[in-house]
Amino acid sequence: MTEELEKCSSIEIHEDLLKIVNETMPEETELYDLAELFKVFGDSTRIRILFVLFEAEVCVCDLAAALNMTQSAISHQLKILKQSKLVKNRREGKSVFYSLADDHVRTIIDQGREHIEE
Amino acid sequence: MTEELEKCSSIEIHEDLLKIVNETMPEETELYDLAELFKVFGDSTRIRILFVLFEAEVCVCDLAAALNMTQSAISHQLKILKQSKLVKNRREGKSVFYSLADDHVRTIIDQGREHIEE
DNA sequence: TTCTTGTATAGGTAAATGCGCCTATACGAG
DNA sequence: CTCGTATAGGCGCATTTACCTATACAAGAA
Repeated sequence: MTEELEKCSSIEIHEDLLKIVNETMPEETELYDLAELFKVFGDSTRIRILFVLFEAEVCVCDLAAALNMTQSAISHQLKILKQSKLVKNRREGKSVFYSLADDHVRTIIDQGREHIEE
Repeated sequence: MTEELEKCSSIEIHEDLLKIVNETMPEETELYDLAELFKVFGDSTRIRILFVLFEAEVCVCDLAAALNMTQSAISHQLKILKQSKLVKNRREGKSVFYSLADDHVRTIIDQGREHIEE
């Protein structure tokens, strides 16, 4: 009676797995948000920006100079970093200064560095 | 005499920043590898796969069933996860079983979850 | 006000990416 | 050997993304 469908894997393991997965898997929205967050770390330009912000609070044009890129490109990436709440900013006269929003950023990048060093 | 070039930022801050950045910024290859690693986390399918592997060592077809996706799609993502050394595999008869390669994966994902929960 | 500087944004383009379809390979059963 | 199943990989399509140029906006100076 259960012989016509099962191909890969035993039935019990299969059902147990599905049960556990359904219990522990986060909501669809959280998975999506998680992926979106890590996507932000998945660009070397943004990582370079974060490394600069590890050291100091800096304005957009200094970031552009430090990374030798156009102001437009930097501004674009800062917008993405801010949307993910990884950085915050503050206006001072004509300039806008950016800094790290919290310390999760350091931890995540440090863990990443540990991993790639095997 | 210094009026024709300087626009944004004071000269001293600018030069100090460049010096610090050059000292602390990782090598180009490490930045690239870091970005590549986080790109792997930047897809909800791969994150779902990792969440399943948090619970058990499973074969490809069970992963496909658990996530309700084609075997081809799962296999493709497993290849990417393996290239980044986030998962390892083992053959048992016709099936190939995948499991987590190490515990950096959990830490990184946990930190990500903490961050998005503000 | 007008001019200048710092920053943000819009539009376009080239490159990267996820996935399904299809096929090739590996393994076990008979 | 042949046949069925499990997995991997090539290919194409649709979507996304990072960057550039050009322009708009914001804030201080004249």
